[in-house]
Amino acid sequence: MSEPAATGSGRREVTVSDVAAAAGVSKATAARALGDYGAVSDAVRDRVLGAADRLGYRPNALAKTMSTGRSNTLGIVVGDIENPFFAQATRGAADVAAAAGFDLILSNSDEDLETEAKAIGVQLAKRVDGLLVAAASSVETQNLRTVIDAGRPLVLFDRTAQGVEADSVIAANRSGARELTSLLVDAGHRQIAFISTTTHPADAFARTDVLPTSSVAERVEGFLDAMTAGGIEHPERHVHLNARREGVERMATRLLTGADPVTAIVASDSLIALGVFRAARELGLQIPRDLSLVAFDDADWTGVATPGITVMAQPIHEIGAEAAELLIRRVRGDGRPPVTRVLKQHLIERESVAPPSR
Amino acid sequence: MSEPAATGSGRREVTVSDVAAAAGVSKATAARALGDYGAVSDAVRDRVLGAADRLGYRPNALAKTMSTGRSNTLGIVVGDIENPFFAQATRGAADVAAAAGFDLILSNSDEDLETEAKAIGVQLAKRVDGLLVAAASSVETQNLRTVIDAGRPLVLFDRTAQGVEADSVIAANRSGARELTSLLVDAGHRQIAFISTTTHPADAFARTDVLPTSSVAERVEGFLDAMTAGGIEHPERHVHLNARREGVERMATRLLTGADPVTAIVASDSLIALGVFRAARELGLQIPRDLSLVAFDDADWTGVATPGITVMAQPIHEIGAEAAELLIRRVRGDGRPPVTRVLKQHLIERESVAPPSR
DNA sequence: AAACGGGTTGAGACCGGTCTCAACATAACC
DNA sequence: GGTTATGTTGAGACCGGTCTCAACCCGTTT
Repeated sequence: MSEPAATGSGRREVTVSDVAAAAGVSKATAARALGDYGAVSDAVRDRVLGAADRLGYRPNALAKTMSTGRSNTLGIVVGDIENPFFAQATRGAADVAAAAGFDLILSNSDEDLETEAKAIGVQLAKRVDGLLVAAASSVETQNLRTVIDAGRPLVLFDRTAQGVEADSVIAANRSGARELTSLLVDAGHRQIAFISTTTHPADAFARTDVLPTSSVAERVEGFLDAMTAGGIEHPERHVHLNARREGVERMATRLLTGADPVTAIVASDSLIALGVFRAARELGLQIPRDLSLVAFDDADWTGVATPGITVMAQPIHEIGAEAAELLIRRVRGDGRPPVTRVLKQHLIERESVAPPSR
Repeated sequence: MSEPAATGSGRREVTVSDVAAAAGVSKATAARALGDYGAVSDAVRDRVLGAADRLGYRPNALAKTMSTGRSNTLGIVVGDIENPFFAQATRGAADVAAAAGFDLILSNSDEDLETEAKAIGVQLAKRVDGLLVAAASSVETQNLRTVIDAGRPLVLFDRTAQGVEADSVIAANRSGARELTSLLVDAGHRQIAFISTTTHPADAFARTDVLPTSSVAERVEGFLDAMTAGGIEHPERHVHLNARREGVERMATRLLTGADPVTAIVASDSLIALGVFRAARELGLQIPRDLSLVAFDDADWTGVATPGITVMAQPIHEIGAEAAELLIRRVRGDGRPPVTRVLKQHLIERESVAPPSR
């Protein structure tokens, strides 16, 4: 009497109706038993669940979303998942999401506004319940407005955005940069370069310029703070952007071999620091004797390189986790005004800072 | 006459019907214009598109999937997105997917069968068109069968699975391990440990044991090949598994300080190598004088650590990309028998190998 | 003038769930 | 015994798209 197990391939999916028919009940009742809602007698429930099992029923989450309007899915848009910073933040968010019963859809923006727009469009089309975004630009915020206009909760992480009514979770970048730079200034350096891959239309950086990435903008502020406090004039000229265009190693080489070479570098992230480190080695320069180097993010290599690199560690995992928590709260209906959470960074001193040799 | 732009929040989504009404055409016609299929006169199309724009229409991808049966979405299940290997493979897959118009849904399995089952269940419920999986186990394959039974194309990457009818993309791990180990044997080492975090029920490893992760199993084979070729007897006793349970650093410390300390270590991945590197430093051992170390994967740090670590680099990006390509081909209806693509690894010799000092 | 053909359009079923509402059975109460 | 409460079930609308099919318009052909 028992039927053969579901076999073959390519055949139609088993639906609630199929299960209902097999169990000899109505579709509504079968749905109640399968979806675990409403009232169903124990006998019927067993019968339905048995039939479902026998037929190999798998619920269709999309159909469910269609009728309930909730997908139990969050979207996350990062610059590049290959970047350890984003990988860690994503993991932090994924864990919180999973614990709360949410799935995660991931997209890369490549830090490009158009790609970001496409990614956000896809996420909205998939009716995510809310969106986590490391905004490609803190200034051009139309992509973010799209999310808000669509009525979807939005939480920004790592970067804020001007005039966008959304929660954000960021690190205390300005004070972090200040502290990091002070280390160099206090060691006696005057020729200190700040390097970032953030794009900037002008060749030179001016104090009033607005940078597209708020986290970098804040680090630049902190850098300038410390430089100014150290009595260094016109510190803006030591800010070097667009490092991706020129190539980090090339830029570092240029700064280290020019007419007025730098004796210390603040790297805006660990990938940049890696480029600088390689360039220095290539040039035969010894850290910290010939060059002092500090950076953001406690990447793997910074601890095992020789010498160890002094870094400002960020609570990356927490940034992602906290952002996901805020988002889930919004999804669940929290209507309080937007908040900005600022997480502390902490200094890990290693051996990459010394007084300048010239 | 012009209406106010779509405003407010929380209101119903704009649907095809709304657009149709605003444009004064039927739902069917509006859908044709919006979905760019079927025949629509230019005049009507303009009218519909104009109305859609005015109302802020955003298509509902779920509804589309419901009626077409296609989601244009691939699922990917990795061990842990924070692991650079998986991050890179994911990126490779994401790029290929995006280029072909597919989105990606990501899940972490934590290398755990139950978590993997849940992840795959979610992906299937979301009706992904196909699934990319780095199987948590190459032996217990019920989770993978679930995918096949559901009639969804499946492509495995990094690891194969016994008796599962699916394409796979892996690296030539056995020959890679052989080459890596030979370096040590040829340098004169006899006490060489192979370390992996792969789980294994027994305390000791026996040649006939089947390991849960095929990539590691193959590396062990290659290791044994080279050890045997080098005339080392009972090389199995040098295979150390379950490193996660004990802790990599702890295990390395134990192996380096025991009664019969090892003089060389083959690390099954870069994370393990990092643990070994740290343990060695902690013990005051110098690489390569006191310990020779080789590993899989050309992680960032292996190039900048002192000394540089000799590694077997894998084409990680390509593994992900190739897997996605195969999957998309399957999704599009390719019915050829399953293939296994084996990608070459290549050796990067640095300074972490020297003859044993004892 | 009738028949034919292509281009356009609309009505309505369908995908697979949820959910409202009414119908009915049975038990509890007065 | 009648009324009310409670539990269980089924019919059918609904979510927002796609798609089939029939109807219609208008120009051509015979």
